[in-house]
Amino acid sequence: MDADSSSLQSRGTRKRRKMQRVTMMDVAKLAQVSPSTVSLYLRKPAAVSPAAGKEIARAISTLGYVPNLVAGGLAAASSKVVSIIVPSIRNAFFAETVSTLQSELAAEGLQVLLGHSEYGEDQEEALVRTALSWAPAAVVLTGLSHSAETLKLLQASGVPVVEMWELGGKPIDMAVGFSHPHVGASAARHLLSKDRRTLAFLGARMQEDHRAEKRASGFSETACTEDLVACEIINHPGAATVEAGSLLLNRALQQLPNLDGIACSNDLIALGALFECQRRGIVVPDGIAVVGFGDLDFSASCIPSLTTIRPSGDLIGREVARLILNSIQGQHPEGAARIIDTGHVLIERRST
Amino acid sequence: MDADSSSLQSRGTRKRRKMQRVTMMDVAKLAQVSPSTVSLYLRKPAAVSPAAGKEIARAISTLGYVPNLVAGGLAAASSKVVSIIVPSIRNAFFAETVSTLQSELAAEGLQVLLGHSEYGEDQEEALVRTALSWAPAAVVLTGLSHSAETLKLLQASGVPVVEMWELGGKPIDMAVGFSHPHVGASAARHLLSKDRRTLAFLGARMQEDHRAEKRASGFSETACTEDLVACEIINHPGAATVEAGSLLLNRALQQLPNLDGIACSNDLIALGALFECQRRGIVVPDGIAVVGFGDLDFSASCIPSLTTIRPSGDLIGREVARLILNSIQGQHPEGAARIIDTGHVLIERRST
DNA sequence: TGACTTTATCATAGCGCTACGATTAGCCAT
DNA sequence: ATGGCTAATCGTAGCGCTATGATAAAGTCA
Repeated sequence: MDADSSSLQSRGTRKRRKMQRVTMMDVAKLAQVSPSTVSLYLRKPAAVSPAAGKEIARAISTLGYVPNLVAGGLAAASSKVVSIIVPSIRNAFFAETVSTLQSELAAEGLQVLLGHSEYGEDQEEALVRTALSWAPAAVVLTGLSHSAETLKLLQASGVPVVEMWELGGKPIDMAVGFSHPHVGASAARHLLSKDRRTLAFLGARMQEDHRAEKRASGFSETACTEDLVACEIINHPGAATVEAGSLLLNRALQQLPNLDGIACSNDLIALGALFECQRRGIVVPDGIAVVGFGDLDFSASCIPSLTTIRPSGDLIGREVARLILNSIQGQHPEGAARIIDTGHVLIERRST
Repeated sequence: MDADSSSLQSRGTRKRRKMQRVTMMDVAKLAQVSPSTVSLYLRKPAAVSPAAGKEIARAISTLGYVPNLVAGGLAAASSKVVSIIVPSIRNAFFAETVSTLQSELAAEGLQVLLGHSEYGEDQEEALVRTALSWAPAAVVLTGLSHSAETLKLLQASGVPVVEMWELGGKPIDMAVGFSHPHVGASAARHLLSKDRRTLAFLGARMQEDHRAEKRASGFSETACTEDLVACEIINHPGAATVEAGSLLLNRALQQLPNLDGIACSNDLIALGALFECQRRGIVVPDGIAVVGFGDLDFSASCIPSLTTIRPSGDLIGREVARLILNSIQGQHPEGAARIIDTGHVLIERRST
């Protein structure tokens, strides 16, 4: 029999590898209070006496205690994590929203668990599944189209859900965004007001990006007035890049040699179109007027400066954060308050 | 006394709100095996008999069981989470790396916990602190400069750490990146080889962005050859944007009217400079040659196409993922294998 | 003064899972 | 048969914390 190795333990029962992490217990011992008081202090400092609080704070700092949120999450049956799922984080739109959201949530002690679905519903479903494994405080999704299974999972979980960047359908729980058809309509109206009658909508990846596709259909519906000469929707199967913009403009000109106005589903595409016009010697806006979408970094500074529609990814991020924070604090919004329209603004510049 | 409310409980002892979540126990019961077998099946399916495995799989799907990673993380003393801290996710460089990293890690069942420090060491420290609260499988930081406390925290935690996007100092644990002074040097050599002798380096936010600052100093050191006429480093305190590029070029021309070559700390700045040249009627590269950094989306398509240095955020992401995966599988790299130089490539286009 | 609040603190039962060691079944060599 | 192996399965003690109700101490009021 093992003579001394088990002397500390009453019997030779198996023992787990004891982490040598500083625990709340250690803090409690040093501060001469019970663990519950430490826990209470950490969650609502006002509820413990100033004397005890000071003692605990000292103990925490001398021991370098870092609370274990995993244990806390398990005990509280909900973790301080918000899971955000976007199609792509490389996309400047979503990068902006995620960035804002992260800042706002971090200020309230919430972490962001990030996933990107690459515009695939199956991928999204897998991400939602793992997200729920973390018992998150909330889940943020992009858009209103999700697989049936995703809906089921989320509904069953009872976790607050915010769908962002799209409005116009029935959200699972809450939604923050704007109407994409309306964006397309605004672009069309603007071009029509500039007396353009041979129009094209240049989009990328519209087989997967339903929101871009909705902007396109909103565009063509509104463009169809009596004296319209032509209106084409042209799609690039790959990602929305500057290069795609050049290609798309070329294709548009093949189909419509008299093209005089284009709307793009993304400012990157618009920039590519602008470059292609420059290469071909087409003057913007005299020859072709260009409307973009996104109001990205460069849109105000390019030549000519780009007329574009700003969706305000920033504002969306802030509103999503607000809804989440309210939900967590037990003030889950009801009825119409669960849907927030952040609208869009057309910013007229030199390209139209 | 409460007559019937406690009838189900043996005595009036306090009871916790029982989550009605489907647990591993439920699966075990339905599959007629013990919980340990279910756990084993989930972690290494090969270790249980095919018959039992099939039974368990069926139970999981009929119950819609979703494992609770929080509980798992607590029991295993390490969660399936990798914490990534970047200065800014709006920055296309980091967006690319994070995106790749997320994909690679997700493939191995790891989640990404994201934070951004806004180039602040204190913010970074706070993020590291929360990150460690999750007992992450690994922590990824940007750059090699961190607060003393951050270092202490990380060292004490024993968690694998990867520092990315910079090389040239002593990493905490592992590092993937490249030398920023070398990037600056490459740009300088390239401009010198094009017979440019009045040079400027245009950078943004260099008081905080140490890596940009290192590119600048690498540039000016290498540029200082005998027949150099002048070399200025010009900084814009705000973010690296296209507009900043225009402003910076103007300031450069004020200081050096005969300017004939510029290197920019970011392609966005280079694009702004390009636009400003166009506005002023300066022909690129005849009047001024322009070198960028980043090889962003638009760099190949703008007019003229931009000579730039590609750091490959993609490759960095992949290598970081590889190091992390190895570490987790117990093959923590040793010695030189802990530092990976992803290098940089100068891509010559029409702007030089 | 004693009954009743209020406030501060405490003791402890889980949260759902993994890891450890124990146990059992199945198989072969003696 | 018996013993010695492996392979498959099981039982259960924690992981570190929070929530719950209990308890003790300090006020409050009739």
